[in-house]
Amino acid sequence: MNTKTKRKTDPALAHARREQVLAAAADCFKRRGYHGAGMAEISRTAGMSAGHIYNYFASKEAIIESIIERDMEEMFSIFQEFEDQPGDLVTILLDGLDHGVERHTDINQGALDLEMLAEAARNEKVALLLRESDKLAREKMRSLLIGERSPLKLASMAEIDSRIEVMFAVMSGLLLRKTLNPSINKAGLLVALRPAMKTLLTPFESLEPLN
Amino acid sequence: MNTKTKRKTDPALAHARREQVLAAAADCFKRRGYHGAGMAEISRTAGMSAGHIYNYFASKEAIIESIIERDMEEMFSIFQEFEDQPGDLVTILLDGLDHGVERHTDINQGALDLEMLAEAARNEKVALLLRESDKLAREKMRSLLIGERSPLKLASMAEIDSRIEVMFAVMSGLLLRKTLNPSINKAGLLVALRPAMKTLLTPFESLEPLN
Amino acid sequence: MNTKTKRKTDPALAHARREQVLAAAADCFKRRGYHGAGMAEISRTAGMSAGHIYNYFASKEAIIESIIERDMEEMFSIFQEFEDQPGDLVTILLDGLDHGVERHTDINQGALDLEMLAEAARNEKVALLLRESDKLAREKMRSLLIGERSPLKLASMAEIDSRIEVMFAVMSGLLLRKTLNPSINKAGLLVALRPAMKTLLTPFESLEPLN
Amino acid sequence: MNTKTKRKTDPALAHARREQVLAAAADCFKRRGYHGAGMAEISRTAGMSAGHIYNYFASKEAIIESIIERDMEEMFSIFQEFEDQPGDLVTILLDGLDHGVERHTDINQGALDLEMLAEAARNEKVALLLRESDKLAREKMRSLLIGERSPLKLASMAEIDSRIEVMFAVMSGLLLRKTLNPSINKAGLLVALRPAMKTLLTPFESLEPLN
DNA sequence: CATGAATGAGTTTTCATTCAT
DNA sequence: TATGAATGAAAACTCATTCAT
Repeated sequence: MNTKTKRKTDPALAHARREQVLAAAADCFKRRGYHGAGMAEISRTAGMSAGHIYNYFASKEAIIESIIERDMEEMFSIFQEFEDQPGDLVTILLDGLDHGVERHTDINQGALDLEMLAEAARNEKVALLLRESDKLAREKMRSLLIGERSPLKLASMAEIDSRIEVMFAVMSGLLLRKTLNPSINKAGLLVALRPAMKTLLTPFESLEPLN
Repeated sequence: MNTKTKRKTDPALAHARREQVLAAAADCFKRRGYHGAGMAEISRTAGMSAGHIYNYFASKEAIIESIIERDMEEMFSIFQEFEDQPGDLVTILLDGLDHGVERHTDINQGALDLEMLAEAARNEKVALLLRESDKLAREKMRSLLIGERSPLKLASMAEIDSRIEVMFAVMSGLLLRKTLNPSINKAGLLVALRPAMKTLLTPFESLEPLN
Repeated sequence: MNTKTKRKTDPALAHARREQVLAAAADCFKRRGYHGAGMAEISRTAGMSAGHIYNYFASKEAIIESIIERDMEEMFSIFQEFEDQPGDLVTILLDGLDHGVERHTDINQGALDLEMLAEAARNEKVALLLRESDKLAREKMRSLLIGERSPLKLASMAEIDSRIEVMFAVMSGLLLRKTLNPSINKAGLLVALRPAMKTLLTPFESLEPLN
Repeated sequence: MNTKTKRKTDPALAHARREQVLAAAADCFKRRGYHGAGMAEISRTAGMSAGHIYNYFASKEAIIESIIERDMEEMFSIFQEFEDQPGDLVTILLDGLDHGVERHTDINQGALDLEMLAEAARNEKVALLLRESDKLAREKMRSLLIGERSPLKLASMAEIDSRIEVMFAVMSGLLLRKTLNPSINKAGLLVALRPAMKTLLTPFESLEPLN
């Protein structure tokens, strides 16, 4: 009746298994770190033998690379939402802060991001993937900030890029904050975060006649 | 009788040896990461045998813990300078940004900090030390911001803490920025960083009647 | 009723499948060695799944054993040709050298033979098969050399056996020569090989009054 | 009193340990083959931990390479003896046969040689070493056979090389004979081996007017 | 008959740590 | 104090073999 199932390699099963492994690995990396988590633990978490994982991933390295790629796609869809949303750009971005803070102060996700960043220092492939991802994110952001509806559309490109760097620094810095001060909370953060971001999204001149 | 001072344990020599190991280990951790750097490489860099290191440190873990403690002391002296400096607090802090950016975009130091943070996720002792260090830093900063010469002396404690969190987020976020975008430079960053920090160091109301 | 012959086990198909596997395995063993060739590669080469091979062979070991048995049969037919051929025995055998050299300097076949011999050192079953094969070959040769048309028919059995050992040593030694000196060629070899073989096929006395 | 012993790395100890490992590995390779022998077994045989072996050899491969190099040196000294010995060359070489047969029918050495040859088929480094060794052996032999005291000094180089190939084939073929027919003995072999070698060491013409 | 997903024991290799000297 | 030889418990990865379908 249904699709001629199960003859020859089933790509759906293979895909499901890959996801199973990625989820398990992400989980283990968060808890134990990339080097701390052994293939044995990952396979136990994924509910399959260690040997079998190698039918889906060439190496442990390939697993973390896949995780990064999955994260890149997630980030893309977030920027796409900003682009698609109608209305005042500053408002949209400031409203997006809630979600951004949520994402960046999630202790699990943060631990994983940190692992990937630390790994980048000694694994060139990981570094390249992360930098590529970051580059695309900056470009997305730039295209938003120089767009017609942006209050910064007249600013120089150098200034735009500087603003982006600082905005990205704040957001990614939140990852570390949650590790260094586990008691912070979203609401508290936003009190100062929103004004700071607003500053970064509007022209400076009026505020800084001296600088 | 004579100055044959080196009989039995010489505390000065012991201290020098410890420093030698710490410097070597920091160097190796920066280049190879905590797990990537082996005791063999550290001992080679320190110019002493691997076995001998264990006369000064109980374990590899103890070494990174000592490095963290050393970094804490360094951070302390920086805050002390802010406290001791006369004049307008905002100006002092904004002027300090140059040095802060330098410190946080140094790719070597950044790599080491990242290693320590990632290690914190799986090593409770490291986490505790880092959190202790961060707590002290926040307290130092808080005492600056509620002091007599601060424009924020009337703000609520919750607001002060929120500002501190965000300021710390930006600065520590710079560590990640250098990894993700190796081409950023200090001068470029300051264009947007100074206004953002200024916002975080002065009362919000006047700037944000709408929010 | 009709010729729907393929219900249940078809011995012809089974035999074809076995041959398919043996050919593929021989090919892989030549290229990668017995341990270097995995069941995965063999199954790919044979055009059937790895699991299915186990319907025809109990183990990887059983495969190499079958290959040896097949080689034994091939060797038999060669000796049979010598026996069946009319004319002077020495001439027949010396003329057979061309084919023998061809066979023993074929780099592929040589690699496979070497694999089997090396495997014999650690696998008793393989050793037994090879020795059995060799024993039969020596017997065949002996029956040729003591036959009516042989110039050695009057020699002692010990001498006959010694001659056979040395002749076999030369021929099997060629396997190694091709590995150790890939640039040798058939024509060059025969210059010295034919006289040596002739010595081994004719009475010694006249040549060696001293020994 | 004695040599300033034991300060810093002791090269004598290191050398002894290397020999220990080489002996143990050779032993294991003979019994189990290169792939059959694990580092665990080798280390047990050598009386040291598996990990420690890696202080002396970079890999299991490096061990077999060292064994080959040691064998090369042994072969050299044998040829050197031939060169240094005074008297009739043919007699010297034929007298050397006893020792050669001993060496090539030693079941242990034979197993090891076979392993190395089989490994050469899949390990380029091993193949290169063995070929280099063989090349040097052929050159040594050639220089003997074209020397003043050789009955072959007038033969063409092609013929000399052909004779060498066949002589080497016989001798190396003996390695296989012992594996295929464990009951052969030195004395029996020599009955036919000496005449065959004599043929290969003296001019052909007088013996073979027909060929 | 035929598949290939799945296993798990086995492999080589690394490395923090100990200890006799 | 100082060495580096030595250990052994991991680690990542491979592969012959099994079995549900």
